[in-house]
Amino acid sequence: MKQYDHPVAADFQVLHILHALSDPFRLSIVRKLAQAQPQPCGPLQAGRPKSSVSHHFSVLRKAGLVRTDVVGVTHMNSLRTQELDARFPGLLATILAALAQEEGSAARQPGTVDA
Amino acid sequence: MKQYDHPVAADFQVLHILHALSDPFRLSIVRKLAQAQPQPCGPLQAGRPKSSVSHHFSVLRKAGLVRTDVVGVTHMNSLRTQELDARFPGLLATILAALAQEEGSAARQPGTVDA
DNA sequence: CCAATAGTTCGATATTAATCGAACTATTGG
DNA sequence: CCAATAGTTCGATTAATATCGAACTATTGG
Repeated sequence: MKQYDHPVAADFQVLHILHALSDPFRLSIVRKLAQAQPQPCGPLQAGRPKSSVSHHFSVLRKAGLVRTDVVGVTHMNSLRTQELDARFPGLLATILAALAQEEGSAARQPGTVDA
Repeated sequence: MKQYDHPVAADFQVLHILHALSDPFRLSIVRKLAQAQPQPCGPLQAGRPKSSVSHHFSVLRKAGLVRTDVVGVTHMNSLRTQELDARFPGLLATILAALAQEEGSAARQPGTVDA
């Protein structure tokens, strides 16, 4: 039952968090986790090879954004919402809100038809 | 009187903003601008060659974080606070608050003496 | 114990981004 | 108009990241 090392909240760094979120794939993982939690890596891999997915999860874990719990044969990922919010109030929520805002305005563009 | 191209607020993208802020030097520029505005590039270059500074300012401009106004022989930089906040409410403020929080807790570490 | 599943680690390659010097541009002061 | 100032642009180098396949590890079901 080997588990992962996760940094404690006191060691979170804004720069690491921003860097972790500066990659489109990692940002999409965080967005999806915000909608359904926890989730194994599988449904989040979006066609990428497992080694790539694993790398990105590792970056997210080291930044303190994601906690991974080994449960049986799958690794369950969740956002470290409470700890993140205690350390940097509103940071994650505001970024997620900005993403939602962006998505909303993109969908409203004329010329972008859905189905 | 050649001025710069700046993206309009509707074109700001969260990913670009996060990417722009994921570099330590650029983050330090933003932090300093938040404290004193506007400022020319000079006092912000922190020993780096001008070409490097120029590159980083260009990234910040393209992400919509910074506006550069050519006034005489200097380029005055400021944060696009209002536009940013209209597009992504609270985003910049929350990130700046997180940085202040981090700085505060670092200063309070035992073992970190100031002068 | 074996096969299957889920993910990690390793090593190599490719892509992206930062760094720096040198030459260039625009503006002002004299 | 000339010299000085403040930045930009260009091109080359280097450093940092992402990507991917292959081999490896841990856990469960049969």
